Amino acid sequence: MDIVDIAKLAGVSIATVSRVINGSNEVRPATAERVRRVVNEVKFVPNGNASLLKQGKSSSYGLIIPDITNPFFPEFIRSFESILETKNKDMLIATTDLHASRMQNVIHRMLARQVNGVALLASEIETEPIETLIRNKVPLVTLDRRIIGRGSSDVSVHYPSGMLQAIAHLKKLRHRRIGYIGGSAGLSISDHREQSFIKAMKKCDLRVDESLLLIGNYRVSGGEVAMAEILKMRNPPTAVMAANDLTAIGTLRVLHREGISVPRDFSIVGFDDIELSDMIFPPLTTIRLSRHELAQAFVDALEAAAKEPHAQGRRYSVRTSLVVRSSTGPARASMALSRGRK
Amino acid sequence: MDIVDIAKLAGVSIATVSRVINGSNEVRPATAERVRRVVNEVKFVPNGNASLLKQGKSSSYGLIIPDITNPFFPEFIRSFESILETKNKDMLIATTDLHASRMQNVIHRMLARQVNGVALLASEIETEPIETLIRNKVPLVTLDRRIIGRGSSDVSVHYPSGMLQAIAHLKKLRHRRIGYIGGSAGLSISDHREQSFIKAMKKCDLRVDESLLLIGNYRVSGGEVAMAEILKMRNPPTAVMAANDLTAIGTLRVLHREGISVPRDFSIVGFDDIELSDMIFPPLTTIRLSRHELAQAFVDALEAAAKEPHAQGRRYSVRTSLVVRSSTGPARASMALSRGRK
DNA sequence: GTGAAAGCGCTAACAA
DNA sequence: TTGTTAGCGCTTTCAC
Repeated sequence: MDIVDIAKLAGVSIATVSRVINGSNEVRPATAERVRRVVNEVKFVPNGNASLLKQGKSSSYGLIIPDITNPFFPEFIRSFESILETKNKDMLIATTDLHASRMQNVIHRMLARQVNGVALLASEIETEPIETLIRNKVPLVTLDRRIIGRGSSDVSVHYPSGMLQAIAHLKKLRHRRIGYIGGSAGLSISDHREQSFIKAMKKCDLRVDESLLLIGNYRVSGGEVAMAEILKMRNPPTAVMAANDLTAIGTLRVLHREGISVPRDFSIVGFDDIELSDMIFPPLTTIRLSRHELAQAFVDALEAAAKEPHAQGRRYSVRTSLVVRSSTGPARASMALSRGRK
Repeated sequence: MDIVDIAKLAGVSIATVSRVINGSNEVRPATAERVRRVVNEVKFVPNGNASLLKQGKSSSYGLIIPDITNPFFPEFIRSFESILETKNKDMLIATTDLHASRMQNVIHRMLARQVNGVALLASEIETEPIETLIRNKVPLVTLDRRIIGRGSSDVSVHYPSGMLQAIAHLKKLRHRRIGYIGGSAGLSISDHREQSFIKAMKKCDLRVDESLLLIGNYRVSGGEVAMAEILKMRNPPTAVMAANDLTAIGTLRVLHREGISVPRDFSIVGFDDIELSDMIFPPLTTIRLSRHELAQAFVDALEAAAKEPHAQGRRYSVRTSLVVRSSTGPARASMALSRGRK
C-alpha cells in the first residue's frame, strides 16, 4: 500500500495525495476530503524512509546512555521523550552497557538512521566515535565532558551549588570527617564529581583526608564494597557523600546489615534524587539533579546545533540543590560506629 | 558524502562500493581494500533510509511500554536489546505513559519507520491502533492479552506456577487470611493476575475473602494506599500478595511507618523480582518473572511473525517461580497488627 | 487546483 | 570482476 494506491483509489495524482498528507492548503477542500477518506479507510501510513530520503533530513535525535538499569536514565528518558514529542521529533535510544566497544556500533546505527544529533550521556567517550560524528556533520551533545567544539556542545552539571549545600548541611550537624564514595575510575564525570566534593569541603574549611576518598561504580554494589571498606577503618568518617543515589543505597544496605543506625550512627548523602530515594528507608538526603531541566538543556542544545551543524557548540549548565530527608543527622563521636554494632 | 563520492575517491563504480560495504565477496580483494580505505578515511556511513527504501524491508522492531520508570521495563529492554543486537536488528522504543491516546501516535511513528513488528507491553490496548497494524501487515506481539489472530501473537505469563508456590509457601507458614493488592483496574493483565491468585488460593484450600482483594496501580503509591486500607480493617489478613514489586514496596513503606515489623508481624510477597527487590529491606520474597526469558519469547514471536506476516499468530508462555527472601515469615495471631504498632 | 516528472542514496539485476 | 541502470516511495518544482 503506497501513495500510488491511494491516488488511484481517490482518483487523483500522487502529488495531490502527498499534499493532503502533509497538510498543504493548496488543495481544494473537497479533494482533500476525498483523499483523507481513503487514507483513513485503509489506514495508510506513508513510508517515512522515503520522505526522509527525499527531504534529505530526518527529525530525530539519538540518545546514548550507559545503563538503562540505573533509574536515573529512565527518568531522564521520560522527560526527554515528552519534550521531543511536543516538537514532533523522534528519539532513538541505545545503550552501551558501559562497553566502550559498543559505542562505535551504536553511533553507526544512529548515523545510518540519519539522526540530526546525538545526546551522549555515557561517559566512555573515545575519540574514534566522536570523530565519526564530526565527519558526518552530526552534532554531538555530551554530559559533563566539559569540552566543546564545532558541532559539539556540552551540558555540564553545576555541582558546586548542591555540593556546597550538602557539606554545609553536614557541617552544621557537626560532621568533620566526611568521606566520599565516587563513581567508576577513569570517567571524566567521576573526576568532576570528586573535585567538586573536594572544593566544597575546602570552602567549608573542612579537611579532606585522602584515605576517605573511595571509588565506586555508580551502582549499589560499589556502595556496598566501599562502605565495607570504611567500616574497617580505624578512624572512619561520620558521614559519607556518595557519587549517586544507587551508591548511597549500597552503603545503607551494609550499614543496616551491620546494625548501624542511619542517621543516628552515620550519615549518608546521595546524588541525583532518583524517585527511589524517597521510597527507601531511611529516605535519602540527596543532591537533586533535575531530570527535566537536564533533558530540556539537552533538547535545547540539540535543536540549536541541528540548525547550524557546523557552528561552534555551546556550554549549558544545570544546577543542583540539596534535598534534606532522613539519612543525615547529628554526628556522633567517632567511635560510634563500633559501639553501634550488634 | 554519499556512495557516489566514495566511488569517485576510490576510482570505482558505485556498485562496487555498495558491494564492498555489504560484504559481497564478488569483489577483488585489492579493489575492496582500496574502497575500504576510503570509507574509513572519511568515516562514511551509508544512508540506511535509502537502503531500506530500496530493499523494502527494515530490520527493526518496535517496543511499546507503558512506563519506563517501572524498573521492570528497563530490565526487559536491556535483555531485548542485547538479544536483538546478536541478530543485528534495531529496536525502536516508545512509551505510552499509560495514556491510551498516545498509542495511536506511537504506532504511527513505528509504522512510518517500517518496523517489522511491534512488541506491545502496554496494556491500554484499543482496537483502533491494532487495526492500523493489521492493515499495514505489521505483526503484533502482545503481553498477556491472551488473544491471537492473523499476524498477532501473544506472550502470556504463566502465573499458576509461581502463584501456587507462593500461596503454598504462605500456607506452610500458617497464613490463612491472605490479601491481594492488584494492578490498575480495567487492564486485562490485572484481571489475569487476580484470577490466578484466586485460583491458587482455591487450589490450596484457602478461602478467598472478597474484601481482601484490593486495587493498586503497579506503582509504589498504589501499594501504600491499599496497605493503609488494610490496616484499617477490623479483621485484616496476615499476609498480602502484591501485583508487582513496586506495589509490595509501597506496602513495606507504610508497614514500616506504622512500626509493624516485616516479616514478624506481617508477610508480603511481590511479583516480578526486579533487581531492587533484593536491595531493599527486608529483601522481598517475590515471584520471579525472568526478563530474559520474556524478552526471548518476544523476539522469537517477532521473528516468526516477520517471516510470515500474514500467518496465524502463536501463543508463547513464560513460567514464573517463587523466590523466597525475607519479607515472609510465620503468621501471627490476627491481632498482631494492632499489637505491633508503636 | 492539480498533475507530470525529476531525483533523494541506495541495491540488484543485467551487461560487459 | 566490475559497471550501467532501473527503480524503492516519496516530495517538489514546474506546467497546465
